[in-house]
Amino acid sequence: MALRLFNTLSAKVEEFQPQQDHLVRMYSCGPTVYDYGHVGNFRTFVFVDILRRFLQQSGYELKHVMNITDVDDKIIRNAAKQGVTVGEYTKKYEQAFREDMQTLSLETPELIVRATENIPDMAAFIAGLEQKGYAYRADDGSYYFRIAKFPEYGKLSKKDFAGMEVGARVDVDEYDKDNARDFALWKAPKPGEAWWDTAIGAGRPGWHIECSVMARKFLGDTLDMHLGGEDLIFPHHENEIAQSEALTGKPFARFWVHARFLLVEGEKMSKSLGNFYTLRDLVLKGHKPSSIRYLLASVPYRRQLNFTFGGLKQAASSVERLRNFKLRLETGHFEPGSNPKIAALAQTARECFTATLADDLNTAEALAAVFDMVREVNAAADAGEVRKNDIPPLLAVLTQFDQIFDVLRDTDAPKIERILEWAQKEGNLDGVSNGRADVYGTLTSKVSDQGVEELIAKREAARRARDFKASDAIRAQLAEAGIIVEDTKDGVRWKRK
RNA sequence: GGCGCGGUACCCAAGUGGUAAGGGAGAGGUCUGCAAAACCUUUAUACGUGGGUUCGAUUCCCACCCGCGCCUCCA
Repeated sequence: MALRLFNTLSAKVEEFQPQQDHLVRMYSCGPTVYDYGHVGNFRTFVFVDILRRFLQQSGYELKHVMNITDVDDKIIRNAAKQGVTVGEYTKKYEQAFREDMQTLSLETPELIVRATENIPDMAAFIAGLEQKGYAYRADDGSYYFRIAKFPEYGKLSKKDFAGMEVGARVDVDEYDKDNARDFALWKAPKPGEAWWDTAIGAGRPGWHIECSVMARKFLGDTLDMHLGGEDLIFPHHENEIAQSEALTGKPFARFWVHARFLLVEGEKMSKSLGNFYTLRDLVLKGHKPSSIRYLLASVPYRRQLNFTFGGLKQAASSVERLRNFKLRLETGHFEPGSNPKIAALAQTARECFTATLADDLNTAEALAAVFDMVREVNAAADAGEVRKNDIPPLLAVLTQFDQIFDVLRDTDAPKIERILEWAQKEGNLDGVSNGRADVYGTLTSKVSDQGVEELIAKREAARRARDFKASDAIRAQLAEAGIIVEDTKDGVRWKRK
């Protein structure tokens, strides 16, 4: 089924087809590594991840490039404040970002590229623009893009700059720009700032040039899709289009897809409102990475997602329900044979799941398709209508689901542990809420699977002897270690909290 | 001010010109030694407010109210 996506450029939902058979060349704007990533950042990255995974599930091969912006005003300022070089400063946050990607089970793009490692290419790109008259050099050695020469400027963000008069609104400190809207391609060095010596002179790149240059270098003149958060539409992506199309004369990207901003507790996330959370903050408050990923993925990317702590708890319950269902299929006892009714349920779920995702990545409806199956199969299993041969197709649906959502495999514990270690090292445990105790409880238990099995065997013996006092004591002991014991009609099963 | 998006039950959140998915939570029940898990039943005379179009609107149009985004580097 063909994927339909909302293309910001056309402002319509369009059917996506790559230029070349089954290869998708995509570029997504990665982080500026000046601090730890926050939930808002990750809403966008989770969207990109879901899209990546669905494309792959649909049979496409990906060549996905993501940039790391490792030089900009904020980085230069913060590095200077700490008295370290830009490289030293960004290394730490790039590493942190990569760890955060793992925490959220985000797939690694085929290529991650750093701005600072492609400076000569940027200089050459700017020189090319200057040659064609799209760029000019200011007195101080900075380069600007001449917007007046690119009539299509504004086509992505739907802004009309036609009435803008050249020089009309130039600020006094921007005297060397021809037009106030002209944006910097290259910034001349300032005292104490990082700079590079290049063919077009000394300085550092402007914000937009890195993406135009690296996208072209690694993916070619025309991308299949270019992704990012909605705030990047203007000016970032608009400027990328101007730079790239001015130079190559070809469309820069066929699809522009943007994720909507989220709200936190119903309000815009901001430090002043006190609702600003990094991924690490949330984990330290006792929320599992799988809950966070689920919540971020469960609302379609073009909807304003209201990220709340209540929602996080709900997400945890939803994930738990799915994991329980999987456990039931894997550990339950079913009579031999097969039931066509169950096969039909699996088939319907499979088809709906794909169809809803293909419809502009409607993750909410895709989840509904899976939950419909869960409910109906659970009911059928209770009625003894599920047979052994029905299990593989049902598990196949869950596999298909998890290829996209990736929350069924329980990998939370080691991730939480890593963040706790980091927090202890950084002395960041102050202000961590009660959730911490739970997290610690789970992690410090460290009971081996074998140890659990032994205790459960002991408990079973006690239960058979109808010594419920003893068996309940063992269950409580396990619970303290973060192990949940469940007595099903098919026998005992256990899981880690 | 300009442009754009949204307001659906206790919470999160789909969707449709013909009378409302899914998840969570709550209540009652089944199962269980007890729990847990699971299942069943139940919880929106109605989709921000007021008009209009229509045989019929939550779904289309207009106005208003509220929230959100972009309009100089915030995903």
